[in-house]
Amino acid sequence: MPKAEQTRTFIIERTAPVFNMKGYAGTSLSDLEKATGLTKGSIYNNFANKDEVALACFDYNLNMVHTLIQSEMAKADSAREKLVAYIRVYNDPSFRHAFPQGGCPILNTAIEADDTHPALRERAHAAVMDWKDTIVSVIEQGIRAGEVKASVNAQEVAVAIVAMIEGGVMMARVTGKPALLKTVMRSVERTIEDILSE
Amino acid sequence: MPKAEQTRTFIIERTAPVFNMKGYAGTSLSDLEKATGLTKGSIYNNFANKDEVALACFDYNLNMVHTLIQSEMAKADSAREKLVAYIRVYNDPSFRHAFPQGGCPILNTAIEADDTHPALRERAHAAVMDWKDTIVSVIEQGIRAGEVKASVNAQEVAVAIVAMIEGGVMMARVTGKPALLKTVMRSVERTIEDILSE
DNA sequence: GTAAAACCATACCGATCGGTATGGTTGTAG
DNA sequence: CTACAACCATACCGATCGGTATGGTTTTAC
Repeated sequence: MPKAEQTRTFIIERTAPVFNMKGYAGTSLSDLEKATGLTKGSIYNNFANKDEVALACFDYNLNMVHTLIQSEMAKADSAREKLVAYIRVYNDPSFRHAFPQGGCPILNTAIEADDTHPALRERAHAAVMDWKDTIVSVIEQGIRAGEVKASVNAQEVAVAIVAMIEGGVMMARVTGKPALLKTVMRSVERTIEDILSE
Repeated sequence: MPKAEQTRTFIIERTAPVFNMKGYAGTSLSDLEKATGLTKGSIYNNFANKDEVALACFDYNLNMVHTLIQSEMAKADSAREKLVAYIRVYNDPSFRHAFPQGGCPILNTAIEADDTHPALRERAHAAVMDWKDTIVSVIEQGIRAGEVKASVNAQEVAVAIVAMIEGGVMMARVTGKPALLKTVMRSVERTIEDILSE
Protein backbone atom coordinates (compact mmCIF):
# COMPACT_ATOMS: atom_id res chain seq x y z
CA MET A 1 0.00 0.00 0.00
CA PRO A 2 2.60 2.60 -0.96
CA LYS A 3 1.22 6.06 -1.48
CA ALA A 4 2.21 6.11 -5.14
CA GLU A 5 0.15 3.05 -5.98
CA GLN A 6 -2.75 4.58 -4.12
CA THR A 7 -2.92 7.78 -6.14
CA ARG A 8 -2.25 5.84 -9.33
CA THR A 9 -5.37 3.78 -8.81
CA PHE A 10 -7.21 6.89 -7.65
CA ILE A 11 -6.40 8.57 -10.96
CA ILE A 12 -7.54 5.51 -12.89
CA GLU A 13 -10.80 5.20 -10.97
CA ARG A 14 -11.66 8.82 -11.62
CA THR A 15 -10.59 9.07 -15.24
CA ALA A 16 -11.70 5.65 -16.53
CA PRO A 17 -15.31 6.77 -16.99
CA VAL A 18 -14.15 9.93 -18.75
CA PHE A 19 -12.10 8.00 -21.30
CA ASN A 20 -14.95 5.54 -21.79
CA MET A 21 -17.45 8.33 -22.45
CA LYS A 22 -15.39 10.85 -24.41
CA GLY A 23 -12.91 8.52 -26.05
CA TYR A 24 -9.15 8.83 -26.25
CA ALA A 25 -8.98 11.76 -28.69
CA GLY A 26 -11.89 13.48 -26.99
CA THR A 27 -10.30 13.40 -23.54
CA SER A 28 -7.76 16.12 -22.75
CA LEU A 29 -5.32 16.48 -19.91
CA SER A 30 -7.49 19.22 -18.47
CA ASP A 31 -10.37 16.73 -18.43
CA LEU A 32 -8.15 14.45 -16.37
CA GLU A 33 -7.36 17.35 -14.06
CA LYS A 34 -11.03 18.11 -13.59
CA ALA A 35 -11.89 14.47 -12.93
CA THR A 36 -9.16 13.96 -10.36
CA GLY A 37 -8.74 17.36 -8.80
CA LEU A 38 -5.01 16.91 -9.45
CA THR A 39 -2.75 18.81 -11.82
CA LYS A 40 -0.86 17.65 -14.88
CA GLY A 41 2.34 17.57 -12.85
CA SER A 42 1.06 15.04 -10.35
CA ILE A 43 -0.65 12.94 -12.99
CA TYR A 44 2.54 12.77 -15.01
CA ASN A 45 4.47 11.77 -11.94
CA ASN A 46 2.44 8.58 -11.90
CA PHE A 47 2.10 8.02 -15.64
CA ALA A 48 4.55 8.58 -18.47
CA ASN A 49 2.01 10.14 -20.83
CA LYS A 50 -1.64 10.29 -21.84
CA ASP A 51 -1.37 6.94 -23.59
CA GLU A 52 -0.36 5.17 -20.43
CA VAL A 53 -3.33 6.58 -18.52
CA ALA A 54 -5.69 5.59 -21.33
CA LEU A 55 -4.37 2.04 -21.49
CA ALA A 56 -4.61 1.64 -17.73
CA CYS A 57 -8.17 2.98 -17.84
CA PHE A 58 -9.13 0.54 -20.57
CA ASP A 59 -7.77 -2.31 -18.49
CA TYR A 60 -9.68 -1.00 -15.49
CA ASN A 61 -12.97 -0.68 -17.38
CA LEU A 62 -12.51 -4.06 -19.01
CA ASN A 63 -11.80 -5.60 -15.64
CA MET A 64 -15.07 -4.22 -14.29
CA VAL A 65 -17.02 -6.07 -16.97
CA HIS A 66 -14.85 -9.13 -16.64
CA THR A 67 -15.28 -9.33 -12.89
CA LEU A 68 -19.01 -8.94 -13.20
CA ILE A 69 -19.29 -11.74 -15.76
CA GLN A 70 -16.94 -14.06 -13.88
CA SER A 71 -18.88 -13.69 -10.65
CA GLU A 72 -22.17 -14.34 -12.41
CA MET A 73 -20.83 -17.33 -14.33
CA ALA A 74 -19.38 -18.79 -11.15
CA LYS A 75 -22.89 -19.06 -9.71
CA ALA A 76 -24.02 -21.18 -12.66
CA ASP A 77 -23.43 -24.90 -13.18
CA SER A 78 -25.04 -25.58 -16.54
CA ALA A 79 -23.88 -24.18 -19.88
CA ARG A 80 -27.27 -22.60 -20.35
CA GLU A 81 -27.08 -20.72 -17.06
CA LYS A 82 -23.51 -19.60 -17.78
CA LEU A 83 -24.50 -18.18 -21.16
CA VAL A 84 -27.52 -16.44 -19.73
CA ALA A 85 -25.17 -14.73 -17.27
CA TYR A 86 -24.04 -12.44 -20.11
CA ILE A 87 -27.59 -11.31 -20.61
CA ARG A 88 -27.96 -10.38 -16.98
CA VAL A 89 -24.69 -8.47 -16.81
CA TYR A 90 -25.35 -6.37 -19.90
CA ASN A 91 -29.08 -6.01 -19.47
CA ASP A 92 -30.06 -6.07 -15.82
CA PRO A 93 -30.32 -2.57 -14.31
CA SER A 94 -29.12 -3.94 -10.96
CA PHE A 95 -25.64 -4.31 -12.42
CA ARG A 96 -25.48 -0.81 -13.77
CA HIS A 97 -23.56 0.61 -10.83
CA ALA A 98 -20.81 -1.96 -11.38
CA PHE A 99 -20.78 -1.49 -15.15
CA PRO A 100 -18.50 1.17 -16.65
CA GLN A 101 -20.13 4.50 -17.38
CA GLY A 102 -20.27 5.17 -21.11
CA GLY A 103 -21.15 1.67 -22.26
CA CYS A 104 -19.09 -1.36 -23.17
CA PRO A 105 -15.40 -0.38 -23.17
CA ILE A 106 -14.55 -3.07 -25.71
CA LEU A 107 -17.01 -1.64 -28.19
CA ASN A 108 -16.06 1.98 -27.56
CA THR A 109 -12.35 1.32 -27.80
CA ALA A 110 -12.64 -0.94 -30.83
CA ILE A 111 -14.57 1.63 -32.81
CA GLU A 112 -12.34 4.57 -31.98
CA ALA A 113 -8.99 2.83 -32.14
CA ASP A 114 -9.35 0.60 -35.19
CA ASP A 115 -7.93 3.21 -37.56
CA THR A 116 -6.11 5.47 -35.14
CA HIS A 117 -4.48 3.90 -32.10
CA PRO A 118 -2.68 0.55 -32.55
CA ALA A 119 -2.01 -0.02 -28.85
CA LEU A 120 -5.64 0.51 -27.80
CA ARG A 121 -6.84 -1.39 -30.82
CA GLU A 122 -4.71 -4.38 -29.81
CA ARG A 123 -6.20 -4.29 -26.33
CA ALA A 124 -9.73 -4.25 -27.71
CA HIS A 125 -8.86 -6.96 -30.21
CA ALA A 126 -7.58 -9.25 -27.47
CA ALA A 127 -10.60 -8.52 -25.27
CA VAL A 128 -13.17 -9.32 -27.91
CA MET A 129 -11.45 -12.56 -28.91
CA ASP A 130 -11.07 -13.53 -25.28
CA TRP A 131 -14.75 -12.99 -24.74
CA LYS A 132 -15.65 -15.02 -27.81
CA ASP A 133 -13.32 -17.84 -26.75
CA THR A 134 -14.89 -17.97 -23.30
CA ILE A 135 -18.29 -18.51 -24.87
CA VAL A 136 -16.86 -21.16 -27.19
CA SER A 137 -15.48 -23.01 -24.15
CA VAL A 138 -18.81 -22.92 -22.37
CA ILE A 139 -20.57 -24.27 -25.44
CA GLU A 140 -17.99 -27.03 -25.98
CA GLN A 141 -18.25 -28.00 -22.35
CA GLY A 142 -22.01 -28.11 -22.80
CA ILE A 143 -21.60 -30.42 -25.77
CA ARG A 144 -19.36 -32.78 -23.81
CA ALA A 145 -21.91 -32.79 -20.98
CA GLY A 146 -24.71 -33.62 -23.42
CA GLU A 147 -26.46 -30.38 -22.58
CA VAL A 148 -25.82 -28.82 -25.98
CA LYS A 149 -26.46 -30.44 -29.34
CA ALA A 150 -23.28 -32.01 -30.76
CA SER A 151 -24.10 -30.55 -34.17
CA VAL A 152 -23.73 -26.98 -32.92
CA ASN A 153 -20.97 -24.85 -34.42
CA ALA A 154 -19.58 -23.30 -31.26
CA GLN A 155 -17.54 -20.66 -33.07
CA GLU A 156 -20.46 -19.44 -35.11
CA VAL A 157 -22.81 -19.23 -32.17
CA ALA A 158 -20.24 -17.49 -29.98
CA VAL A 159 -19.46 -14.88 -32.60
CA ALA A 160 -23.16 -14.25 -33.15
CA ILE A 161 -23.81 -13.79 -29.43
CA VAL A 162 -20.98 -11.29 -29.02
CA ALA A 163 -22.04 -9.40 -32.14
CA MET A 164 -25.67 -9.23 -31.02
CA ILE A 165 -24.84 -7.96 -27.55
CA GLU A 166 -22.43 -5.28 -28.79
CA GLY A 167 -24.80 -4.21 -31.53
CA GLY A 168 -27.60 -4.07 -29.00
CA VAL A 169 -25.53 -1.92 -26.66
CA MET A 170 -24.86 0.51 -29.50
CA MET A 171 -28.54 0.74 -30.41
CA ALA A 172 -29.70 1.22 -26.85
CA ARG A 173 -27.13 3.92 -26.16
CA VAL A 174 -27.53 5.96 -29.31
CA THR A 175 -31.31 5.98 -29.00
CA GLY A 176 -31.37 6.28 -25.24
CA LYS A 177 -33.77 3.34 -25.15
CA PRO A 178 -32.60 0.42 -23.00
CA ALA A 179 -35.62 -1.48 -24.30
CA LEU A 180 -33.76 -2.06 -27.55
CA LEU A 181 -31.03 -3.95 -25.73
CA LYS A 182 -33.70 -5.97 -23.95
CA THR A 183 -35.19 -6.86 -27.31
CA VAL A 184 -31.81 -8.00 -28.60
CA MET A 185 -31.30 -10.02 -25.45
CA ARG A 186 -34.50 -11.94 -26.15
CA SER A 187 -32.93 -12.97 -29.45
CA VAL A 188 -29.76 -13.96 -27.68
CA GLU A 189 -31.80 -16.04 -25.26
CA ARG A 190 -33.60 -17.66 -28.17
CA THR A 191 -30.24 -18.48 -29.73
CA ILE A 192 -29.13 -20.12 -26.51
CA GLU A 193 -32.32 -22.15 -26.17
CA ASP A 194 -31.97 -23.28 -29.78
CA ILE A 195 -28.62 -24.96 -29.28
CA LEU A 196 -29.72 -26.99 -26.23
CA SER A 197 -30.41 -30.71 -26.63
CA GLU A 198 -34.07 -31.64 -26.58
CA MET B 1 -23.81 23.59 -61.04
CA PRO B 2 -22.58 26.77 -59.34
CA LYS B 3 -18.91 26.69 -58.40
CA ALA B 4 -19.65 26.97 -54.71
CA GLU B 5 -21.73 23.82 -54.65
CA GLN B 6 -18.97 22.08 -56.57
CA THR B 7 -16.21 22.77 -54.06
CA ARG B 8 -18.60 22.11 -51.22
CA THR B 9 -19.21 18.58 -52.45
CA PHE B 10 -15.51 18.27 -53.25
CA ILE B 11 -14.65 19.03 -49.64
CA ILE B 12 -17.22 16.53 -48.42
CA GLU B 13 -16.01 13.78 -50.73
CA ARG B 14 -12.44 14.20 -49.57
CA THR B 15 -13.05 14.64 -45.86
CA ALA B 16 -15.89 12.17 -45.34
CA PRO B 17 -13.52 9.18 -45.13
CA VAL B 18 -11.28 11.08 -42.72
CA PHE B 19 -14.14 11.80 -40.31
CA ASN B 20 -15.32 8.21 -40.61
CA MET B 21 -11.89 6.84 -39.77
CA LYS B 22 -10.61 9.29 -37.18
CA GLY B 23 -13.90 10.42 -35.68
CA TYR B 24 -15.10 13.94 -34.99
CA ALA B 25 -12.77 14.74 -32.08
CA GLY B 26 -9.87 12.99 -33.78
CA THR B 27 -10.16 15.02 -36.98
CA SER B 28 -8.56 18.48 -36.97
CA LEU B 29 -8.87 21.35 -39.40
CA SER B 30 -5.36 20.64 -40.58
CA ASP B 31 -6.51 17.09 -41.41
CA LEU B 32 -9.21 18.65 -43.54
CA GLU B 33 -6.61 20.85 -45.22
CA LYS B 34 -4.42 17.85 -45.99
CA ALA B 35 -7.34 15.85 -47.36
CA THR B 36 -8.60 18.62 -49.63
CA GLY B 37 -5.45 20.53 -50.51
CA LEU B 38 -7.39 23.65 -49.51
CA THR B 39 -6.82 25.99 -46.60
CA LYS B 40 -8.96 26.76 -43.59
CA GLY B 41 -10.06 29.99 -45.20
CA SER B 42 -11.59 28.34 -48.23
CA ILE B 43 -13.14 25.54 -46.21
CA TYR B 44 -14.76 28.03 -43.88
CA ASN B 45 -16.10 29.99 -46.81
CA ASN B 46 -18.22 26.95 -47.65
CA PHE B 47 -19.02 25.78 -44.14
CA ALA B 48 -19.77 27.72 -40.99
CA ASN B 49 -17.62 25.55 -38.73
CA LYS B 50 -16.18 22.09 -38.14
CA ASP B 51 -19.55 20.81 -36.98
CA GLU B 52 -21.20 21.64 -40.26
CA VAL B 53 -18.53 19.78 -42.22
CA ALA B 54 -18.83 16.77 -39.95
CA LEU B 55 -22.61 16.64 -40.24
CA ALA B 56 -22.45 16.93 -44.02
CA CYS B 57 -19.86 14.17 -44.10
CA PHE B 58 -22.02 11.90 -41.97
CA ASP B 59 -24.93 12.46 -44.35
CA TYR B 60 -22.63 11.73 -47.27
CA ASN B 61 -21.27 8.51 -45.76
CA LEU B 62 -24.74 7.39 -44.71
CA ASN B 63 -26.03 8.06 -48.19
CA MET B 64 -23.33 5.81 -49.65
CA VAL B 65 -24.57 2.89 -47.58
CA HIS B 66 -28.17 3.81 -48.18
CA THR B 67 -27.76 4.01 -51.94
CA LEU B 68 -25.99 0.68 -52.00
CA ILE B 69 -28.73 -1.05 -50.03
CA GLN B 70 -31.53 0.57 -52.01
CA SER B 71 -30.07 -0.51 -55.33
CA GLU B 72 -29.59 -4.06 -54.11
CA MET B 73 -33.07 -4.27 -52.60
CA ALA B 74 -34.61 -2.93 -55.79
CA LYS B 75 -33.31 -5.97 -57.65
CA ALA B 76 -35.15 -8.30 -55.28
CA ASP B 77 -38.84 -9.21 -55.33
CA SER B 78 -39.25 -11.53 -52.38
CA ALA B 79 -38.81 -10.54 -48.74
CA ARG B 80 -36.10 -13.14 -48.39
CA GLU B 81 -34.07 -11.70 -51.25
CA LYS B 82 -34.51 -8.17 -49.93
CA LEU B 83 -33.23 -9.13 -46.50
CA VAL B 84 -30.29 -10.99 -47.95
CA ALA B 85 -29.34 -7.80 -49.76
CA TYR B 86 -28.03 -6.41 -46.45
CA ILE B 87 -25.68 -9.33 -46.18
CA ARG B 88 -24.24 -8.69 -49.60
CA VAL B 89 -23.76 -4.98 -49.05
CA TYR B 90 -21.97 -5.34 -45.76
CA ASN B 91 -20.12 -8.53 -46.54
CA ASP B 92 -19.36 -8.83 -50.24
CA PRO B 93 -15.89 -7.50 -51.15
CA SER B 94 -17.21 -6.34 -54.53
CA PHE B 95 -19.08 -3.54 -52.74
CA ARG B 96 -16.08 -2.34 -50.81
CA HIS B 97 -15.20 0.46 -53.21
CA ALA B 98 -18.70 1.92 -52.80
CA PHE B 99 -18.71 1.45 -49.02
CA PRO B 100 -17.36 4.25 -46.82
CA GLN B 101 -13.75 3.88 -45.70
CA GLY B 102 -13.52 3.34 -41.96
CA GLY B 103 -16.50 1.04 -41.56
CA CYS B 104 -20.20 1.65 -40.96
CA PRO B 105 -20.74 5.39 -40.34
CA ILE B 106 -23.81 4.72 -38.23
CA LEU B 107 -21.84 2.56 -35.85
CA ASN B 108 -18.83 4.87 -35.72
CA THR B 109 -20.91 7.97 -35.16
CA ALA B 110 -23.22 6.35 -32.64
CA ILE B 111 -20.34 5.19 -30.46
CA GLU B 112 -18.43 8.44 -30.51
CA ALA B 113 -21.34 10.83 -30.25
CA ASP B 114 -23.60 9.15 -27.70
CA ASP B 115 -22.04 10.98 -24.77
CA THR B 116 -20.40 13.91 -26.51
CA HIS B 117 -22.12 15.37 -29.58
CA PRO B 118 -25.94 15.68 -29.51
CA ALA B 119 -26.29 16.74 -33.15
CA LEU B 120 -24.27 13.82 -34.51
CA ARG B 121 -25.88 11.49 -32.03
CA GLU B 122 -29.31 12.50 -33.27
CA ARG B 123 -28.25 11.79 -36.84
CA ALA B 124 -27.00 8.32 -35.91
CA HIS B 125 -30.11 7.69 -33.84
CA ALA B 126 -32.39 8.50 -36.77
CA ALA B 127 -30.28 6.40 -39.14
CA VAL B 128 -30.31 3.29 -37.00
CA MET B 129 -34.07 3.50 -36.40
CA ASP B 130 -34.68 4.13 -40.07
CA TRP B 131 -32.68 1.06 -40.94
CA LYS B 132 -34.55 -1.05 -38.39
CA ASP B 133 -37.90 0.24 -39.66
CA THR B 134 -37.01 -0.64 -43.23
CA ILE B 135 -36.35 -4.22 -42.19
CA VAL B 136 -39.59 -4.30 -40.24
CA SER B 137 -41.48 -3.18 -43.36
CA VAL B 138 -39.90 -5.89 -45.47
CA ILE B 139 -40.81 -8.54 -42.91
CA GLU B 140 -44.39 -7.28 -42.56
CA GLN B 141 -44.75 -7.22 -46.32
CA GLY B 142 -43.43 -10.79 -46.32
CA ILE B 143 -46.05 -11.78 -43.78
CA ARG B 144 -48.85 -10.27 -45.86
CA ALA B 145 -47.53 -12.09 -48.92
CA GLY B 146 -47.50 -15.37 -47.01
CA GLU B 147 -43.76 -15.64 -47.46
CA VAL B 148 -42.97 -15.09 -43.80
CA LYS B 149 -44.60 -16.85 -40.87
CA ALA B 150 -47.43 -14.78 -39.39
CA SER B 151 -46.18 -15.59 -35.89
CA VAL B 152 -42.92 -13.72 -36.44
CA ASN B 153 -42.22 -10.67 -34.27
CA ALA B 154 -40.98 -8.27 -36.95
CA GLN B 155 -39.56 -5.75 -34.45
CA GLU B 156 -37.56 -8.34 -32.58
CA VAL B 157 -36.10 -9.89 -35.71
CA ALA B 158 -35.26 -6.53 -37.25
CA VAL B 159 -33.48 -5.30 -34.14
CA ALA B 160 -31.53 -8.54 -33.92
CA ILE B 161 -30.43 -8.32 -37.55
CA VAL B 162 -29.19 -4.75 -37.17
CA ALA B 163 -27.42 -5.58 -33.92
CA MET B 164 -25.72 -8.62 -35.41
CA ILE B 165 -24.48 -6.79 -38.48
CA GLU B 166 -23.12 -3.83 -36.53
CA GLY B 167 -21.54 -6.08 -33.93
CA GLY B 168 -20.02 -8.13 -36.72
CA VAL B 169 -18.58 -5.05 -38.38
CA MET B 170 -16.96 -4.03 -35.11
CA MET B 171 -15.43 -7.48 -34.60
CA ALA B 172 -14.13 -7.73 -38.14
CA ARG B 173 -12.57 -4.28 -38.03
CA VAL B 174 -10.92 -4.46 -34.64
CA THR B 175 -9.39 -7.84 -35.39
CA GLY B 176 -8.65 -7.12 -39.03
CA LYS B 177 -10.39 -10.39 -39.89
CA PRO B 178 -13.27 -10.03 -42.38
CA ALA B 179 -13.98 -13.71 -41.79
CA LEU B 180 -15.62 -12.79 -38.49
CA LEU B 181 -18.19 -10.66 -40.29
CA LYS B 182 -18.80 -13.54 -42.69
CA THR B 183 -19.41 -15.81 -39.73
CA VAL B 184 -21.93 -13.37 -38.29
CA MET B 185 -23.61 -13.09 -41.65
CA ARG B 186 -24.19 -16.83 -41.68
CA SER B 187 -26.13 -16.39 -38.45
CA VAL B 188 -28.07 -13.52 -39.99
CA GLU B 189 -28.89 -15.73 -42.96
CA ARG B 190 -29.99 -18.48 -40.60
CA THR B 191 -32.25 -15.99 -38.83
CA ILE B 192 -33.81 -15.00 -42.14
CA GLU B 193 -34.39 -18.62 -43.20
CA ASP B 194 -35.97 -19.34 -39.83
CA ILE B 195 -38.75 -16.81 -40.23
CA LEU B 196 -39.82 -18.03 -43.68
CA SER B 197 -43.00 -20.09 -44.03
CA GLU B 198 -42.45 -23.77 -44.69
C1' DG C 1 -16.49 43.07 -71.87
C1' DT C 2 -17.24 44.89 -67.57
C1' DA C 3 -18.78 45.31 -62.90
C1' DA C 4 -20.26 43.01 -58.97
C1' DA C 5 -20.20 39.05 -56.34
C1' DA C 6 -18.41 34.96 -54.85
C1' DC C 7 -14.37 32.53 -53.68
C1' DC C 8 -9.93 31.17 -51.87
C1' DA C 9 -5.34 32.01 -49.61
C1' DT C 10 -2.50 34.58 -46.37
C1' DA C 11 -1.75 35.97 -42.05
C1' DC C 12 -3.13 36.15 -37.69
C1' DC C 13 -6.03 35.51 -33.22
C1' DG C 14 -6.57 33.73 -28.33
C1' DA C 15 -7.13 29.31 -26.29
C1' DT C 16 -5.85 24.91 -25.45
C1' DC C 17 -3.18 20.98 -26.64
C1' DG C 18 0.34 17.34 -24.56
C1' DG C 19 4.33 17.56 -22.00
C1' DT C 20 8.26 19.16 -18.67
C1' DA C 21 11.64 21.59 -15.43
C1' DT C 22 11.77 23.14 -10.85
C1' DG C 23 11.03 23.63 -6.15
C1' DG C 24 8.21 23.30 -2.04
C1' DT C 25 5.70 19.74 0.74
C1' DT C 26 4.51 15.51 2.52
C1' DG C 27 5.25 10.75 3.64
C1' DT C 28 8.71 7.18 5.10
C1' DA C 29 12.74 4.69 6.78
C1' DG C 30 16.23 4.61 10.19
C1' DC D 1 13.32 13.02 15.30
C1' DT D 2 15.93 13.50 11.66
C1' DA D 3 17.25 12.89 6.88
C1' DC D 4 16.15 11.34 2.59
C1' DA D 5 13.06 10.16 -0.94
C1' DA D 6 8.85 10.31 -3.11
C1' DC D 7 5.24 13.26 -4.44
C1' DC D 8 2.49 17.03 -6.07
C1' DA D 9 1.77 21.91 -7.66
C1' DT D 10 3.41 26.02 -10.06
C1' DA D 11 4.92 27.91 -13.95
C1' DC D 12 6.19 27.43 -18.32
C1' DC D 13 7.27 25.30 -23.12
C1' DG D 14 6.44 24.99 -28.30
C1' DA D 15 2.87 23.26 -31.12
C1' DT D 16 -1.58 22.94 -32.56
C1' DC D 17 -6.31 23.75 -31.78
C1' DG D 18 -10.77 25.99 -34.03
C1' DG D 19 -11.83 30.19 -36.01
C1' DT D 20 -11.55 34.96 -38.48
C1' DA D 21 -10.28 39.53 -40.81
C1' DT D 22 -8.46 41.04 -45.01
C1' DG D 23 -7.34 41.39 -49.65
C1' DG D 24 -6.16 39.47 -54.19
C1' DT D 25 -8.27 36.37 -57.79
C1' DT D 26 -11.56 33.97 -60.23
C1' DT D 27 -16.75 33.30 -61.60
C1' DT D 28 -20.82 34.85 -62.77
C1' DA D 29 -24.49 38.02 -64.26
C1' DC D 30 -25.61 41.44 -67.34
